Amino acid sequence: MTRRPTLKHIAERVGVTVSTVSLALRDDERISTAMRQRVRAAAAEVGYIYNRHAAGLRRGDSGTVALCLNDLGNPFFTEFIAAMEQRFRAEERMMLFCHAQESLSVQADFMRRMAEHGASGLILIPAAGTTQEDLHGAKAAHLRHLPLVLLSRDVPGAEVDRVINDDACGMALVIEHLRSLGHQRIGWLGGGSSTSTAQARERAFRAALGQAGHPPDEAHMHHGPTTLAFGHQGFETLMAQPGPPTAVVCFSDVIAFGALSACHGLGLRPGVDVSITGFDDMSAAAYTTPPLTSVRVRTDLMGARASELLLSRIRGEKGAPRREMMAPELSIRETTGPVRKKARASDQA
Amino acid sequence: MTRRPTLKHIAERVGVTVSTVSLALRDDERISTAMRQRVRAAAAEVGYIYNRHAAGLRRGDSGTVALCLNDLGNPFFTEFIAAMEQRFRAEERMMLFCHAQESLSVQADFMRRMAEHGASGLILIPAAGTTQEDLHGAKAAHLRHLPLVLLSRDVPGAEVDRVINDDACGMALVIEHLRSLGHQRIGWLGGGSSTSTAQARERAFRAALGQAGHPPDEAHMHHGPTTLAFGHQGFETLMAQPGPPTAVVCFSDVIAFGALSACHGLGLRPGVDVSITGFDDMSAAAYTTPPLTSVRVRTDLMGARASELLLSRIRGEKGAPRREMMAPELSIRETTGPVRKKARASDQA
DNA sequence: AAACGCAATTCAATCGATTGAACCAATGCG
DNA sequence: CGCATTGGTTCAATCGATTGAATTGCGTTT
Repeated sequence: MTRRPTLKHIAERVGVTVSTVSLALRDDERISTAMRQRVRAAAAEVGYIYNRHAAGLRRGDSGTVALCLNDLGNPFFTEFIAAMEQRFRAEERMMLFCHAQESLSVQADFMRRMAEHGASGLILIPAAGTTQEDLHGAKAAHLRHLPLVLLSRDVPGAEVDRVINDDACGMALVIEHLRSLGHQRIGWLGGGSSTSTAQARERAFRAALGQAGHPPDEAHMHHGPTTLAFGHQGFETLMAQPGPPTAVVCFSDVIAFGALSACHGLGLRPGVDVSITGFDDMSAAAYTTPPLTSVRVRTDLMGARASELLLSRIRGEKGAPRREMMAPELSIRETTGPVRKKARASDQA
Repeated sequence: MTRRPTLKHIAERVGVTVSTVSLALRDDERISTAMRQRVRAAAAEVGYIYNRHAAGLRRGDSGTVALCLNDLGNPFFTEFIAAMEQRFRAEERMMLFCHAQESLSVQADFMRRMAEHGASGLILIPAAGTTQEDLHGAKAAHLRHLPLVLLSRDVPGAEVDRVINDDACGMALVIEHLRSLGHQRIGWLGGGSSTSTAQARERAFRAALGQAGHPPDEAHMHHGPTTLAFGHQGFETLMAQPGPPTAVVCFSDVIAFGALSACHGLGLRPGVDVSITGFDDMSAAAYTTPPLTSVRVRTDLMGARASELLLSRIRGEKGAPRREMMAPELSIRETTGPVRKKARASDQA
């Protein structure tokens, strides 16, 4: 455990200068092949460890790309990662994550740190409550030097590139589907107002119902965190209302999973006695009992697009911030079905 | 977008030297309070960004801690993160992740990179197939300078600290439970041999069955990847056997979720017609239909312990590598029940 | 008034890799 | 043989922050 070896150690061993060693290790064609091999061998012998601080200081860029997200426990968000990683790996860039857990201060710390580090760019799924001040304000001066792309969630008024899902469109598909099945008393479950996603989906929900002439009953609107527990408890609460909804639209799949479990607990058959819809269509949605009708959000395409956008900015591309909306599709499975006029729960056995 | 400001810019603005600025920004008590404020103000004015490369070069340590894991899509692994993050945050250390996706080369790249970066320590959930060579071999010389703790999965023969679940114990609990319900034909689903976890659980499964005098029928052992899709398809395969098992032990919860969905698809009632068990007891296990009997792995305790262990090594604690086993518990829910002697599937409706 | 103590600030070396320019030798060409 | 070329290596400055030692200024003590 001596001090870690440096170029100098290699240089002494080989009998050349550090310049030669530096160039050799990076396969600069100015150095003869024979020398490159000798240097490599010596480097291996002494157990050389490249010092990124030194290199980064001299060169300025660390070549890494950062991703900040907020809910690693929700597989929906981790779905974004795969597509992006692949793309960045192809560019020899390492991707580093931060799990901010919806904490603005953790998020801010991370962004600052990445700037201090000379990261090449940053993809941000902003924490709930992120404002444009957080991105452009005086305390965010470091972001002026750091290409930034928002993913999945929007920050109103922010002047940055962003790739988001067209939630209004997705929600319209859901409502259209439910109405075609005859549903009129439609409940809402989940989503506070803290993320752009929650706001957009709820706004679209209200709009679509209003347009159809059956604005939602406020007693059937139940807000809460994106957790299985809330989905479960929230569904029970909704169904305990007098004149309960015949269909429940969940803000996200995670909530729908919780709702589904509660539904079975109440002895109701999803898709028969009550319809339930999710949103995100994460892979688990196809494996619930019964499989969940949900809105397919193209995390793969969105991740890929965000990567491209960031890379183009890193390459120095100028121009006004882009706002890309991805169109979702409806995955109709078995938790939705025609309205039943009859009573529930007690009509079997 | 000019060149980013440095201490020198601040120094010139305030009319002092960079030394003063450096000390002032770090609240060194050698600098007067008045000066500290002037420096801070100037730093804010010019939009100063701390240069970690420069600082790291001089100081040697970057203060970060790295975590490498392999399946972000499986919420089980993300459960480890919360406990650890909290602990490191308390020590003012930032934690950086890598998603290696079971790729040994990505994992190796990351570890090397973190070493090059002067990370203080590394927690590794080793990729399937990681050998002690990967940790101690010649190509891993950089790891000699980097405190390392293995989490969740073991690497046989490796001389490092590790915190793992007592899978043998957990599996024994499962078998004991199933046998007490009268099951004898017990099937196995999932887990190749590529991780220590898979090996340990399967070995314990075989041992426990053997001890009870009913060694497993090899036709009821079905191996495959830890995905919902495999769990689904694999369960169907198992049940299609002549004389199918009355209980299916799944390598992990994710597989059990898939199995559960297939089970319903076949018209079988989990916990009544067939028993199904998971392993990990991630939070979603309580919300399946019906709720899943599983082995509770204490990811919270394990994460916390791994953090402590790593921090103590970072502090310079010497001593032989520790091997800590965490005891699991059995969460009995509703997917397990007494054996049914009668036929299945067709005895309702 | 000289000497001393103390606080505040500055000096100057340092961390290790990078890179354009300079240098040197051997070869090619006229 | 002299001069230019080119391939291979070295020179030396540089990136920006850190820090132990040295210095400065100023009030206090004797």
